[in-house]
Amino acid sequence: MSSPDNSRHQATLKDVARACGVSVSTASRALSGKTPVEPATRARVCAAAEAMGYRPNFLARSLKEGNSRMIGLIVPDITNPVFPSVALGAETEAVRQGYQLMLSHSHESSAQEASLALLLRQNGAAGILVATACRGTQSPLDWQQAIRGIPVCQVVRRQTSRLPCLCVDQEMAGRLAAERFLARGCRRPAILAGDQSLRLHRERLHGFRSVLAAAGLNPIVQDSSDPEEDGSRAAEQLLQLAGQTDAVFAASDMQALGVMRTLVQHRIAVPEQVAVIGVDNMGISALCTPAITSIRQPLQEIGRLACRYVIDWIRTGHPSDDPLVCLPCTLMDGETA
Amino acid sequence: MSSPDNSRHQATLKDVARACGVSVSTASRALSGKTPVEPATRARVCAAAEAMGYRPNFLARSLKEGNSRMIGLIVPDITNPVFPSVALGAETEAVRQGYQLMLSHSHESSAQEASLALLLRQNGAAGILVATACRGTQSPLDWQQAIRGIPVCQVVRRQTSRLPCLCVDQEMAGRLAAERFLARGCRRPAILAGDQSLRLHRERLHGFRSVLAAAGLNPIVQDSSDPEEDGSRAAEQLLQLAGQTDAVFAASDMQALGVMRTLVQHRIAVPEQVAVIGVDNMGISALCTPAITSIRQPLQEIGRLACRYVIDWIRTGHPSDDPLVCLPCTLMDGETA
DNA sequence: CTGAAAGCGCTTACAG
DNA sequence: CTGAAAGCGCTTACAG
Repeated sequence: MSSPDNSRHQATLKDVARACGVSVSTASRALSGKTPVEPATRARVCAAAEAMGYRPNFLARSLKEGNSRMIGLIVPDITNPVFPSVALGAETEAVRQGYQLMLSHSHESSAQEASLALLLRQNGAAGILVATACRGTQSPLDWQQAIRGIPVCQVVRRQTSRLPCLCVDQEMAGRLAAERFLARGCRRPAILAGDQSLRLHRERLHGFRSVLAAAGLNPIVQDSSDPEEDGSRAAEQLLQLAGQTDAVFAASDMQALGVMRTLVQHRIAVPEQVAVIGVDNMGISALCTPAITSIRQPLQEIGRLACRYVIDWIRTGHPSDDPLVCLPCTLMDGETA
Repeated sequence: MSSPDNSRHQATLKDVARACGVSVSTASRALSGKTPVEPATRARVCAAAEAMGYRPNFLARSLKEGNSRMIGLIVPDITNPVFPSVALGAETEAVRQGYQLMLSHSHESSAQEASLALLLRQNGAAGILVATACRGTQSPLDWQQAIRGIPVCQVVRRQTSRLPCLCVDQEMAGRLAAERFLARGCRRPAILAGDQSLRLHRERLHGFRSVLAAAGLNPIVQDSSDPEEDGSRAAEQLLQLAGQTDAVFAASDMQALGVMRTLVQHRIAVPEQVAVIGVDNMGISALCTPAITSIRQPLQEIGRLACRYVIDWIRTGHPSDDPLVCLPCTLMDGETA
């Protein structure tokens, strides 16, 4: 094997063809293998391509074929620990299928989300995964036609039922937490409600509430919608307004940490006096002391499946007949509930 | 303003030109504004483009102009909490400058890193940011020529001094931790050494050691290179092998949490008996109870500056004369040291 | 099995 | 100021 050419110039098909004394068409066919080519010619072309370090230009290929191998992923904020897992799952699946992932941040603004979707489309995205922004009035339905109907799949956050979505069964999350609290004998459970403009938090609350209702209980619902809310303020309010709270279901790991902090400061024993359950986004619940009992969400799996869903859609030209997939979550035992 | 065409078909320059009765060239010039065009014509073209929902095809533009507006970012693992911040900074800067970010995972394998770099190049990346993988024998220098000399900038991890890098001053991190320990009167400080195959951990250790040496002390250096290592095992070993340790500098937030867990289990008072300092990657040190005293790294800034560095390089055709930028870090006060 | 030609959508010298 | 033409790198009917 000869070492590839070192020049700055990227060899093109034309260069390879010329080096072998064949036409560009033949070189293309020899390399793609889609059309029969004289074996000897073929070997010659492949050897030359290798030697020259030839790499097909995907931009040109996409332009010609009218489809690219890029998937766009729009997240509100990759530092929100929910989304790295989704991105990892999506990117790994994309590469496995020969695609690339383009990452964009909406910064929780639906207006930016819309313009990013258009930008992704212009940059050749063949499909888009979106975790919708929670601020603003636009919906993916508003920009769907502007991106000329390329496949769109929602992930984690289900903003509209008119587009497919891969998400966590959040009612189940609420139920698991409530059931654990009931099993512990808690009688005054509270929930930090998160951002109720997001369906996932409404569903979680609904699941939580339904299990408690069946036991004749009504949860204390504490606002925790401020994105800066780390749970400590909410916990303070819970303690003031309803001193008898004996269980708190926090909306995230961050909020669970804040709740713990407040409880420790007030010298409230966890879980004896107040049990705590979080939703593990950072994979740290198990590392804390005490380890936080937590709902585990299959976020990487969501990214993987959503990416696969969109790629299948691209390939077949139509979406699968199962536009809504809710994956189950699990309760991870810890020391706080 | 008329509402854009709703059809699946994406309007091209040809469509716009035809609608206005001008040539494609004129339409192109009217829209780009680079060449003078009869004002009336120009207005007509712009209006038609707007009405038809025309969006230039960036793939075609890139192919023609020989340069794209895409930056590749290769990270070992986006769920490693160091990298979301870097990705956010890079992506935000990229979009601000009209670029898009392509995200790839090397899974800490330098071989995958190399093939991803080639893939990014094929997909049209005009520049690459890379946080190099810690496993394997390849270096960016090995694939730099295969990607035909498009700009490459290292971020966070400096694998080679022959490519530019934006990283944290890790010696400073080590010094800050050591100085704090000395100020507290610690006499037997230990450090969890992290993965010493990464230069950043060697530099951090060096800074830590140098300050202590000046005070006539020699740190206990505890291996913590296992990526699964959460710090608890390392802390156990420290307690067994060197019971007199009175301070631990952990290699990450995760390891700091593990150290805390072990110390709590052994009923060792923090910081009275053992002081602990972490390196904040997850933004959670402040939320823990007790709040962990931590080194804060300007990761988002690194992403932002690295992206700007590469874009400047793309635009000017040559790298800036300052190929190594080490940003200072800061000590965030907490309750553990 | 192979080559010349057309064309994906765009930009830009070149000639009016 | 405007248009016809060439060309970025590729693929694929079309005609041998």
